[in-house]
Amino acid sequence: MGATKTEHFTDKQNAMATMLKAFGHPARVAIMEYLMNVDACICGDIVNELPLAQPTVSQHLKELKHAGLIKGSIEGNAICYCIDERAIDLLQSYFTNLANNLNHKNNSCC
Amino acid sequence: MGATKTEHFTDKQNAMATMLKAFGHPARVAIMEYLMNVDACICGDIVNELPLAQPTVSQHLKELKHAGLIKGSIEGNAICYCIDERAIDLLQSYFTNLANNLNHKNNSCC
DNA sequence: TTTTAATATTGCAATATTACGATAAATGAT
DNA sequence: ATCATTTATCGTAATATTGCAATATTAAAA
Repeated sequence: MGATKTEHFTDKQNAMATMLKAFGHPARVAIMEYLMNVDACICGDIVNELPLAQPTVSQHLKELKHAGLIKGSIEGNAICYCIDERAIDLLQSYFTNLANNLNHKNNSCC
Repeated sequence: MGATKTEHFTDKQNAMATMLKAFGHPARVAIMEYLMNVDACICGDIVNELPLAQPTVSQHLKELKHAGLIKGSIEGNAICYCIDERAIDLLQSYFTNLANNLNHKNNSCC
């Protein structure tokens, strides 16, 4: 016991949870924001921006990539990471839908 | 070692991470979606909807409330939970900004 | 007041995450 | 080939999360 019961939820719910969980760490929020603000996006730069050791940053990048939030391509000696727009679009439309639905019904029960 | 280094990140980044982390679990995604779809929102209903025991659901509700994603009010013998629109608005505008910024620059480096 | 129903808390075992030092792998330069 | 640089992986300790049975709390109902 202690393992998340993913099998009981829909694929969409699990997919959304995976992305949000990956995004739900301050270091990874910072990485995503950094990737949004720069054009060049090499791991070394990110390590210098963050108060974390290189292996830790590498691991965070791995998780972001695994969740589909970023993509990377080999750029000679370095690796170029950048945000995967498709994931951001998914998140944006998810929360836009949520917000719109909440506006339509005035749930004043609380 | 092992504890998240929140002190090295901005308050905004930590706040965003807290909300996203709370949202980043399939059971809690399911709870949020359920709360969006119904008008009445009593804890007992949620327990019946989910494949989890009552204490587990209660704990998830507690986390969602702690992160500011839902709010609850005492309704006699039961407790009425519903989504806190302010949190959804924050999330929506965060990802809308992200998406818009990505569209403006065509980051074709990956 | 006792009973009933609903939600919360406690305690604990299983699992997952976080962080980093040490080390490996890969590429470019000499 | 050797070296320097950059990123990834391994191993491990500390911490956090997950889930549930058992129990406590709370408030309406009888």
